[in-house]
Amino acid sequence: MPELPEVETVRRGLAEVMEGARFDKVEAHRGDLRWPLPKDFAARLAGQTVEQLRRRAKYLLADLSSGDVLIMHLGMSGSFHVLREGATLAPGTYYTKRAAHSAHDHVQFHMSSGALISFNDPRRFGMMKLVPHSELASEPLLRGLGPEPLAKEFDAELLARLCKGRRTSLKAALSDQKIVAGLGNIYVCEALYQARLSPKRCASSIATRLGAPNEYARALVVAIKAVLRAAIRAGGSSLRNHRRTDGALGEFQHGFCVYDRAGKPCPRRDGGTIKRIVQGGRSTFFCPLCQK
DNA sequence: CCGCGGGCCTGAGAGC
DNA sequence: TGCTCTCAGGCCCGCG
Repeated sequence: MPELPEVETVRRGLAEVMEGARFDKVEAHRGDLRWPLPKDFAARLAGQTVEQLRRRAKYLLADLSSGDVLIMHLGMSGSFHVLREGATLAPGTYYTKRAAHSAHDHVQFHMSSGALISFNDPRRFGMMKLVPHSELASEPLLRGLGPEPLAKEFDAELLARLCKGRRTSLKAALSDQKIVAGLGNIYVCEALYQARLSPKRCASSIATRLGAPNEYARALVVAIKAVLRAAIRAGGSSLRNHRRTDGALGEFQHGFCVYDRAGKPCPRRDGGTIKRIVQGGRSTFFCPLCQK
């Protein structure tokens, strides 16, 4: 379940070995990811230098010296693993230049930094795509994404405006990448808990509060930023597939207040019990007592 | 334009 | 032990 904090954690790990490095060799063991890789995928990458590795929403964007941008998405089960040259594999063995790929390692980058980067994705909901930089602004995958929640411009006024007139639930609205980019099921649940807002509340209702304009929206913005920052600091949440690029687990799953905690007492010790409901076919976790 | 639900895909875990 | 079933939730697309 890679959401913004997991993707950001991966970005930081990959940037160390990709930025300023060249693709010496690219192997596509399986091209049928969410969408098929282009036929010339490996050839278009080979010899190119990665100038910068950025993140937009849950997408990783590698700016290449050729003028192309490599767009990558982890889908549901994707992860990147980095092996550095000289790294110890098993007792007595070392990674030199060619390490056999393991199950579901669909794409491998051999970088001039000496790193072998493997993209592993059992469910193949992930994707990779090459787009000329000049076409990035009109790229359908990125066009229409909402603001970055950690950007300064993401404030109560903006969130209130984006939710205005929305007849859907607050849970669905925050999960909508067109309203805020990068949140998923886990962090929407956690942020709503921190803001003491019910996931069932109508999205349009956060814009106004009698006598205190945008107070709900303000609390929500504060909560979203705080939860995301804490999760990034913890290296993301490891439930099934998320790993840092060095293979270590994230730690934020230990910090969940509501996610996957149905039946457990509310951490606020208000006597409430965390409840699980289904919204839009997805699980929502919240405390009915303190989230109104 | 908006909101909802189906589909893609595999592994983990539950239940018999 | 081993089979079958359900569920996980990223995103796109089509329908009303």
